[in-house]
Amino acid sequence: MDIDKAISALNNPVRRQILIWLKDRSNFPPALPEHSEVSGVCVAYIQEKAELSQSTVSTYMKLLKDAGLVEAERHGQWTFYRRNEKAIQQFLNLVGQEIS
Amino acid sequence: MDIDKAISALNNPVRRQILIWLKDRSNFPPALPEHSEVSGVCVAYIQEKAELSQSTVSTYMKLLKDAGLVEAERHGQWTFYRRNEKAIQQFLNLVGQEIS
DNA sequence: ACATTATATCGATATTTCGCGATATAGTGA
DNA sequence: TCACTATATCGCGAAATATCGATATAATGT
Repeated sequence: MDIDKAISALNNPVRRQILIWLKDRSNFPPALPEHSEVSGVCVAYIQEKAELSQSTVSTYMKLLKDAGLVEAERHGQWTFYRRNEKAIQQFLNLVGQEIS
Repeated sequence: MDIDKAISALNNPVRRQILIWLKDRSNFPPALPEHSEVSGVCVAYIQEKAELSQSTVSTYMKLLKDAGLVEAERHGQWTFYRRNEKAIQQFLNLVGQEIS
């Protein structure tokens, strides 16, 4: 866990909002039947909520992934992103230890 | 508490380090006798530890203060900065609520 | 009033980040 | 192979941030 990367990734309100949205799958349109067993949300759905360009959202998700805060799973053409709850907790613990 | 300002202020390793140093007054040279009753550390001492220019450190402290994470108290020519423990806790709670 | 000290602010330049459109990559299916 | 879809990456200009030296402000002491 690189605390610098994580804080940078969180230093943007839309990226934080994406993390919040990802807490609840029902914030997004229903998954296609063939993806019903996959956990996570595809980039296009996140883009639709964020109202930013595809390239920007893809870059955002890479930042969050490189910070460890989300995990990515590729299924065919789709990449599904989901929260990495352990890493998120670890981050909060680290920041708390550091600055408390 | 503006969470955006606070995260921005913390999005820099030296500013975080300053917050850590401020936990313990003994990280800095002893206070002058006439300041023995004042809590907080003057800019010059912080600058010495941070090894950055006076203007940079002054700007850093303003960022931390505007984020609410530290408090400033002017005594004569000196400005003494100290951690705002309540605000720091509030920040951690807010971030935790938001992203947990 | 003047010199000195501590801090804050200004102005400049350098670096980083933002967000986009265009393009590349990769998978799907006719 | 060819079109189509989903995502990733590239290259750009704009905006924000970093850091400095110079200067302004304010307090102190002679």
